[in-house]
Amino acid sequence: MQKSERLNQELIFLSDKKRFNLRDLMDNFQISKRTALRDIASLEELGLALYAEAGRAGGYSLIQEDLLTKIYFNSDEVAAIFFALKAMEQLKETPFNESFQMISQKLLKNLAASRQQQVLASQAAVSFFNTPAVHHNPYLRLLMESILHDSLVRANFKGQQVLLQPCQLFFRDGNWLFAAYDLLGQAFWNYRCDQLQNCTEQAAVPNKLSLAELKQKQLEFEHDNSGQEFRILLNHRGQEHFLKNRYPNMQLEHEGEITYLTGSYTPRTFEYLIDYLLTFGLNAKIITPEELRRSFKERLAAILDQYN
Amino acid sequence: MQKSERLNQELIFLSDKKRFNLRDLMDNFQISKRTALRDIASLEELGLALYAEAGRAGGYSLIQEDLLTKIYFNSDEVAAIFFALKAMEQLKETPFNESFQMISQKLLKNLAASRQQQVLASQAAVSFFNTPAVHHNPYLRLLMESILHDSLVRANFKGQQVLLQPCQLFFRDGNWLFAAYDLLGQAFWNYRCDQLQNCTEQAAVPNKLSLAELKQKQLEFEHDNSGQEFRILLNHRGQEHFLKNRYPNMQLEHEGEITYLTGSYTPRTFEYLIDYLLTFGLNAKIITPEELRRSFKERLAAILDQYN
DNA sequence: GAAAAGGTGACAATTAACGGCACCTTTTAA
DNA sequence: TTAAAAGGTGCCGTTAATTGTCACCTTTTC
Repeated sequence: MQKSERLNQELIFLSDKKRFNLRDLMDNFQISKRTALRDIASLEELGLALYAEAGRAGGYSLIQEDLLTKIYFNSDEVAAIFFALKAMEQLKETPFNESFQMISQKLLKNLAASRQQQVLASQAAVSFFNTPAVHHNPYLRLLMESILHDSLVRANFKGQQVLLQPCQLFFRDGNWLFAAYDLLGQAFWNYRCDQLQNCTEQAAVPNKLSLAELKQKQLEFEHDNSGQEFRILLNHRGQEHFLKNRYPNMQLEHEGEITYLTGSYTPRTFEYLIDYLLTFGLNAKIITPEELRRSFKERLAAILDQYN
Repeated sequence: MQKSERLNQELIFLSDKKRFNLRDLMDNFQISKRTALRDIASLEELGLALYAEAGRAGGYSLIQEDLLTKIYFNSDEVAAIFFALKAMEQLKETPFNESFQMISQKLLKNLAASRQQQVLASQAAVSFFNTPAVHHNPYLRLLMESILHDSLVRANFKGQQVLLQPCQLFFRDGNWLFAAYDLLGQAFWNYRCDQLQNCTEQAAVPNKLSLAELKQKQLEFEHDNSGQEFRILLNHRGQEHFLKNRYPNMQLEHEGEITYLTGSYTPRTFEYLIDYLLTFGLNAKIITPEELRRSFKERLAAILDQYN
């Protein structure tokens, strides 16, 4: 077997192993120790990340379990990937901060020179003036891993000690948020990631919720009608505005030609709601409740008051 | 270069071409005709589908014009790609509408079963409540290609016939926009993609701008101070709001502890500016000009008036 | 029918690949 | 403390793959 083919076979051979040593290669491929070592060097040059340990209990381990197969992308798909990666780079802060540039580089290296030009050209042609996260979010990765491991995080949130069981991470309006149940405060809530401090992952505790219970809490939270219901009249542009700047726990309700925005608020979300309604300008009119109408009018008056 | 590496390079080199001949390989890789033929045989053995034509106008053609890439991604990078692809799917409408799902599928198929689980889990954990484009944008692809080909598009824009030379496509506030110079109206502007009708690509015309001229026009447009300058006082939350909802052609100016938002507007952008300022709520106060102050106050009064 | 493209076979020259060996470093178990 | 077991390096002769050249073939097109 020639070297190039053997290397491919070795990749497959190794892909399902976490650990191996020279003997494995020597026996499986009928090669000398010297060649096995040379092959390992070649594989590393191909990008395989290996960690070697010397000593009696030594051996090799795959640092990353890698994606090893060939993938066929047509030119449209290549363009699409680069488009996506560029969009992600604009976002600046994601759980995968460092990865996007590396991916772009690896992919770009594997393109023909002329196609590289195409990619760079289309990167220049399209751009995202999107909402980059303003605050620093050092815990995005930790939070995501906590969700995946179904573990807990202990942190300070607005000065309060919380023990959170997070279940979803999401991006909205330039902020990273996560939905979590607080085992200390016994409440489900959406937390802003940038308002966490001293965040650490923590092993499970006895009173941790099961996944089903957690989803149940989230459902209760999202369909919480214990708050005050509201009803807001939208014109056509108002509907459009809502669709472009959608908030959870609000729905459009159509009654013939007329459209209402409905939902409910709690004291905790009251201020947010007023800020949000301001962005509708003339395209929304609060119908009920009176409390919301009054506060909204007061807010408008306060803004006007700045100029008197 | 060794054969095995050369074959990989040749794959990359050929992936871009629909047709090629032996000369191309010989020249590009500095090999003899005999070796080029042997390489082609090797590539076919690797699975590349080629069709050969003898005779004076002969050559080779790729039967499947796919890009053959073999890339090693670590688990972080795989997760990052899926993250990016999911974000793009949320966006619903991009120049690459159909591609993202296909890419996800192809990649997913190439992962070990255990890793597929991980990917699906992290897809469930993270999500983008982002601003999907509301309007249908059938011309995104055409516009992007027009930019890349440096060609023109003829279309109807708000009932007006325009002949546009577009130079950049971008996404902002749930809308796809593109920057273009109108050869009929002789003006540079940002156009909303969803407001185009009967859009067709068109070959160049004599009075088309050079790329440099186009960039110049864009620069003039962006730094257009012919409009009315404004000056708006921002508190801390106002600054944050600006950074999260940034508009082009506006800057923050710091004077000691005090921060102003400055820029300029034209009659065409006046209404947009007022809508935008509304979103600042109490966190912004217009200093100058008086015209803007008055109109803003009138807008507030009009909203208040809905309730009387 | 000549030119230009792809294609084959043979052979000598080159060079990459290989195994073997001596010897080094690190770790660990006796 | 020492020996064994693991990875690691340098050197060298042998072997086998790779390459270029050359002569000659087939097909297509001008």
